[in-house]
Amino acid sequence: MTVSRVLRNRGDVSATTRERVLEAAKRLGYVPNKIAGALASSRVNLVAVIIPSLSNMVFPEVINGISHVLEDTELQPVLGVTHYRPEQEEKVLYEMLSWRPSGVIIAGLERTEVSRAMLRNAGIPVVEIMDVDGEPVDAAVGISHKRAGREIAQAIIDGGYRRIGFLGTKMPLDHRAKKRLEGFTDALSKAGIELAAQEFYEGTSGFAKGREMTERMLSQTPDLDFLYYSNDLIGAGGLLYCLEKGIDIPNDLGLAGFNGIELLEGLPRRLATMDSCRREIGEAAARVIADRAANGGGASHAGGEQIVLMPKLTYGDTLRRP
Amino acid sequence: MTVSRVLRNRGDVSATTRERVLEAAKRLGYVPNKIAGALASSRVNLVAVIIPSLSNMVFPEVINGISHVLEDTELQPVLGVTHYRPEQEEKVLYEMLSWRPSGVIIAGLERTEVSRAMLRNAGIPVVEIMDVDGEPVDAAVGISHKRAGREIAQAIIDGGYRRIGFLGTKMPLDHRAKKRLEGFTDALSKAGIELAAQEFYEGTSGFAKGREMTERMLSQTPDLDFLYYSNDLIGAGGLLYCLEKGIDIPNDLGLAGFNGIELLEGLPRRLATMDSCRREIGEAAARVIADRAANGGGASHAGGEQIVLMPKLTYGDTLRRP
DNA sequence: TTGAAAGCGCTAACAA
DNA sequence: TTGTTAGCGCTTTCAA
Repeated sequence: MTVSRVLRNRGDVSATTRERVLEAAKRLGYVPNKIAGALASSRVNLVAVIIPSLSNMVFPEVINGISHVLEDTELQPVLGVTHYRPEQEEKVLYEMLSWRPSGVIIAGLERTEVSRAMLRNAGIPVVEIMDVDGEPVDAAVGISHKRAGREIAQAIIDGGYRRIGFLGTKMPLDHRAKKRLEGFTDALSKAGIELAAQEFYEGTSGFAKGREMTERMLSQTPDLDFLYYSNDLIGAGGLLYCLEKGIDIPNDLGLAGFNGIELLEGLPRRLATMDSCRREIGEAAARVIADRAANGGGASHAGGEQIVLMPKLTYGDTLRRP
Repeated sequence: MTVSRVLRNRGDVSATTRERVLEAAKRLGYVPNKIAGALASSRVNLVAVIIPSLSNMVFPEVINGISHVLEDTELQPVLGVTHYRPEQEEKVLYEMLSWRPSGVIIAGLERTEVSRAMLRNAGIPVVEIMDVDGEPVDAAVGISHKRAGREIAQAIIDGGYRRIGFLGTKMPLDHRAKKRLEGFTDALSKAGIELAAQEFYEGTSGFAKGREMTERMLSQTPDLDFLYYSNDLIGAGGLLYCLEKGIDIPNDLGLAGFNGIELLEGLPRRLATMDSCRREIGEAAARVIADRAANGGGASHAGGEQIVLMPKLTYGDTLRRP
C-alpha cells in the first residue's frame, strides 16, 4: 500500500500523505519488518563477513576497511566467526546463507567441499580475502603469502644472515602462516640455506609467548643469527627479550615479524615486518561486493576478478640492509 | 509439509521418509530460506551484538565470550559496529531490529532517546554491557567504572603517591573512560589531593602515543610521582619510555593502566592495571539472552537483572604496595 | 496519486 | 505418520 511507498522513498506519493504516514510511523515507534520485505522482494541488504578470529589484530582492521566502504552504500556487514574450525565455518556459512545476503566476504581460500559448494550455489558475489595463492570460488582480494615469505627470506639473505630460525604458530589450519613459511624456506633453499631451527606454539600470541620461545630457541641453538617470527606480537616479545639480554641487534642477531601491527610502533626498536594490507583488503573486497550489488548483483559468471596487493617490507631497526 | 518437519528435526516422521528427504536436500544443495521461516514462525535465531569499535583489544574479547556461550545454543551472534557515533548506533540498531532478532547485546548505557525507545519497544531481551553506572533499559552486565576509578585512586594513595597525573583519550563519547576518571578524581579529592596534570589525546591508542604523552607530561610537570593512564596500551608506551629514561619505577614514579590486556604480559615490567572482565561480561550477557530465549524470550517486565562484576587490581611492578 | 490483490517460502494447526 | 491449508508482513503489479 501507500505506506510502503513512503517508507521506501519511492516517488509518486503526495507530500501530505507522506507527512501523515511519517508522523504515524514515528508516533507508533514503527520499525519495518525486513523479514517480510526481504521475502517479498528477495532483496537483502546484508553482506556476510566470515573470519576465523578476532583475537589477533589482523581481522579487526579488515572489518574496519569493509565497514568504511559499506557505510556509503545501503549494505550492512554482518559478522560471523569460525575460530579457524572448518566445521564451524560450514555452520556459520549455512546460517548466513540461509538469510540470503547480497554477498559474502570470507577469509582464506581453503575450505571444505561442502562450504565451497554452498558458496558456488548461493548465486551471490563471493570474495575470498587475505590470500591469493589458490583457486577462488569467485573473486579474491589479498596478498600472496608465499611471495611474502620469499621476499622476507631474500631480504634476510641479502642482509648477510645465514643461520636462520623460525618461530610460529602450530595451528595447522592457519594456511596463510603455512604458506609464508613455505615461501620462506623455498627462497632459503634456493640460496642453499636450510632453516637452522624451528619452534611452534599453540594458544594466543603475546609478548610472553615470544619471549619464552626465543629463550628456548637461543639456548638450544645459540649460533643463530636471525629469527623470523610468524607474527609481530611474538616477534615483539622476542625483541624485548633480546634487548634485555644485551644482544646486539641487528648485528649479532636480526629479527623480523609479519603483519605491520601499528600499535607496536613505540617499542624500544622498530621490528622489521611486512605489512599485510589488512585495511586495503577489506576496502577492496567491500567495493567488489558493492559494485556487483549495484549492477544486478549475482555471482560472476566470467570468473571473479582477482585483486593482488603488494605487501611492503619495513626494515625497522632489526634487519640489516644489504 | 513433511520436508519442513525433517529439516527441523521435529518428530513424527518415519525413518525412511526422513532419509529420502535428507538425501534429496543434499543432492539439490538445498539451503532453507530462513527469511520465509522466520516470517512464518516469528522466530529468529539471531542475537544482535552492537559495539563501538574493534580496534582496541577490549571488544573482541567480549565477543569471544558471547560466541563461546551461544555456540551451545541455536542462537547466532551478529555484529554491528558504531564507531562510537550515536547516529551510527541508531542506524545499526534500526537495521538489526528490523530483522527481529531474539535479543540485543549492546555496549554502554548512554544512548539517544531514539535508540532507547527502539530498544524498549522491541519486545525482546536487551542486555547493556560493560557498564553499570546508570539506568539500563532492561538488563545490564558489567563493572562500575566509577568504582574502578576510585579503587585505583585509593591504591595509588595507599602506595604513598601524591603528585598524580592522568593521561587519557579525549573522545567525549567514551563514557566509560570518563566515569573512571570521575571516580578517580573523586577519590583523590576525598583524600585532599588534586590531579596535578592531565593530558588528552585523539586517535588510536598505541605505544607511540603513550610515549609522546608521557614525555610531554613529564617535561611540563617534572615533579609528578604517579601517572594513571586510561588504558593499558598507552600505559605500556609510557612504561617503555620511563624505563629508557632510567626512571626508578615504582619508587620515583608509579604507573597504572586499565583493562588487563593479556598480550602485554611479557613487557620488561608488568604494568599495574585493573582487569575489565571483558570475557566474563560477554559470557554473562549471552547467558541472559539464552536463558530468556529458552523461556519464551520476551523483554523482561520485572526490570532486567543487573550483573555487577568486580574488576581485580593487579599491582604488577609499577605500583608500590601499601 | 492511491488502492487492491497476489504471492514470496516457509510454519502451525488441523485433517486425513 | 503424512497431507492440506491459511497466513506471516511486506513488495509488486495492475486497476481505479
